[in-house]
Amino acid sequence: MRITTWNINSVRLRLEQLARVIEETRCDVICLQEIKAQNADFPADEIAALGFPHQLVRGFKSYNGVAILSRTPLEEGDSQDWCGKVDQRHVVGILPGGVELHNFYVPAGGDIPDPVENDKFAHKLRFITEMTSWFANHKPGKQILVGDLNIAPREADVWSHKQLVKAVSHTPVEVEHLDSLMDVQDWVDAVRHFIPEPEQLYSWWSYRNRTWPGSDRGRRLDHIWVTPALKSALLGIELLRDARGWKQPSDHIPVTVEIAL
DNA sequence: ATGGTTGCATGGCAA
Repeated sequence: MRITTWNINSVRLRLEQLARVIEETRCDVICLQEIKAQNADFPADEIAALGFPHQLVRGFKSYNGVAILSRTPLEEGDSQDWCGKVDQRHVVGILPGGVELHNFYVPAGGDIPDPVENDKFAHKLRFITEMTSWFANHKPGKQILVGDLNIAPREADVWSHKQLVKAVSHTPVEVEHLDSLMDVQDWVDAVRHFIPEPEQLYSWWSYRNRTWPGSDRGRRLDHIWVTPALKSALLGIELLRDARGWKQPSDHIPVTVEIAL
């Protein structure tokens, strides 16, 4: 099975690019973040026509919103609200064999990396802490966690560790929070399992840098993790880097895992 | 140090 995660940054605006992602990744399941549409406005029929009639959609007006799209039937799992907000940042699908697929859109956290000065940064840290507590009490065995986690944890996950160490997405306090979340289930970073450091890897390039791909100032914000019970099932990983250079691109690229389920 | 772009929705806000 091939599972793709992609922050699409508006599903309505990028249906053509979604079709191309499906074609080029040859995925069976695709997890989207930032669909930026309410359920009533979600292009369900168009996506069904692309071969993905089975859809778990948690939409939201203007912002956020996540979805899991599948070629084959899947049930919704225990999708959660976080930090007391109904802002649609999590959806769970149950794959064949009872494997839980968690799709997350973690808050970006604003510009100032200080939880006292910046409520958005406090929300981001609290969100990761709540995830950690929740997964500490939820260990069914075979789980996959994907999504835009909005944190690039390792030095080789950013274009310049030195220049970004005080930038939201790469600060030590965010990395500590993410490491605690990883430790609670001994999650395996599937991307780094196949492409270890020190190879530089990115999944996001800001729209504000128009020189892509020349300067290559990227960050690896999009992740695929599996629990130890699935580590031996991992078959491969692909980052569709070319997608950042398409016409009217998302600022994120799709990341795909192939796994024997 | 600053400003740079995009999407939603139509004024700023969020990223």
